[in-house]
Amino acid sequence: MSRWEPDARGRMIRAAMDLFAERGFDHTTAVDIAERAGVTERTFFRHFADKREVLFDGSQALEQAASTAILAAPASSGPLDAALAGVIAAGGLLEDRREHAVRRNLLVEANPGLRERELLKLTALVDATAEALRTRGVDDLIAALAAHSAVTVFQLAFTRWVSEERPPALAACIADTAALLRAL
Amino acid sequence: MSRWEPDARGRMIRAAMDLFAERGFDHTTAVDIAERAGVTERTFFRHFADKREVLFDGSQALEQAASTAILAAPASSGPLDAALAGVIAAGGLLEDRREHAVRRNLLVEANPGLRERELLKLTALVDATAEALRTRGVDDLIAALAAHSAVTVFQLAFTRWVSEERPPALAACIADTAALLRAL
DNA sequence: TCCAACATGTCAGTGACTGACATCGAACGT
DNA sequence: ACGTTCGATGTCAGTCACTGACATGTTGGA
Repeated sequence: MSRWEPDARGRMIRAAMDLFAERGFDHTTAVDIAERAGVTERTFFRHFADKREVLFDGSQALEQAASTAILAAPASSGPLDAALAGVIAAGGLLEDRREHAVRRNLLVEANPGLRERELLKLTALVDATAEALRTRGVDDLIAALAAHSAVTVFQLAFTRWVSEERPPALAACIADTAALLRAL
Repeated sequence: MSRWEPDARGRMIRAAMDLFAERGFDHTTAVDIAERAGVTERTFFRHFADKREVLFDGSQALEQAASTAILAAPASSGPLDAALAGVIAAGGLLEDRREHAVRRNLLVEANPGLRERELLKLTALVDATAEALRTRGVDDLIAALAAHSAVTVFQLAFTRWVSEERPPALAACIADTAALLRAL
């Protein structure tokens, strides 16, 4: 318990996922996670605001990817197209890690508290998307509507992507779902 | 402390809203709420699953209203129209209690945890809406998309309704927002 | 070599929430 | 009137998430 192990954070995340899978989220204490990761409970809470956060480490990156993609979208794109480009870019970060996404999704779906936290993260993605649209000069309300729509598409496409046995690429799922939305 | 006071639940809700307004959610303990309501902490947690729930008592009624309205919508209505009829009906429950809605909204917006819980309630509204649409024979994915869209409209319209000084009726706000959505 | 920043450990404390058990008043049948 | 049963509540002890304050050890320069 002394040298600076370089990946304490990563170890905690893995320890948490393993323990949640073994005993379930509720029957895993923060101390359990910390111990398996070789750190103290206090250290755990220095890295993660609360026990749930350990499962949502990459969410910030999704927002970042969406934001930059939206700002980089051609000026000719309308709000919805730009927003969709954003969530497609976000999806790109998951594209080659489906196994991990599936496992993680099982854990989240199994616990109401984790689902609640996931909604918060999706809302953060909505906010980042809307903010990027506004930067492009889109009206506030339109930006909010487009952002919500795009993230909804992302959400439904993601659910299909992790549920089917041999699904198409996430980007394709998003495109399919987006097409349905436009037909509403 | 003995007779069966008929409205212990209502007293706790009011006590909680008052205390949250006075000291803020974080600086109000469950014991504080219980004491002001004249009950025990244990009784508080028998009525509400957790401290946050005390602010979301009517949410079930919204889902119920939306569901019945959707099932009662004319058969000629498309999925989106039916879903919108649902959230308009849900909004009808709030129409004549704007003051209360505004106060409550201030409390919720002031606390991340409460916002998180609100997202869960909105998702419950989405689920109820989608379920009602499916009962009408709407395809699963279409139902989900329409439900998400309608609740998004509800959400944005509600925000405007509680933010403006002398806003139109909530139903009108919803109609306005819905028009913008269709124009996307 | 000394210092400063940083990641961590230690410890004590608050408060949310739960399970088990006791009580008490009201409704009900006799 | 009386005993019973049931539902709402009180009591108590306990677990666990999370926090603040302080001490320690390690690292990378000035």
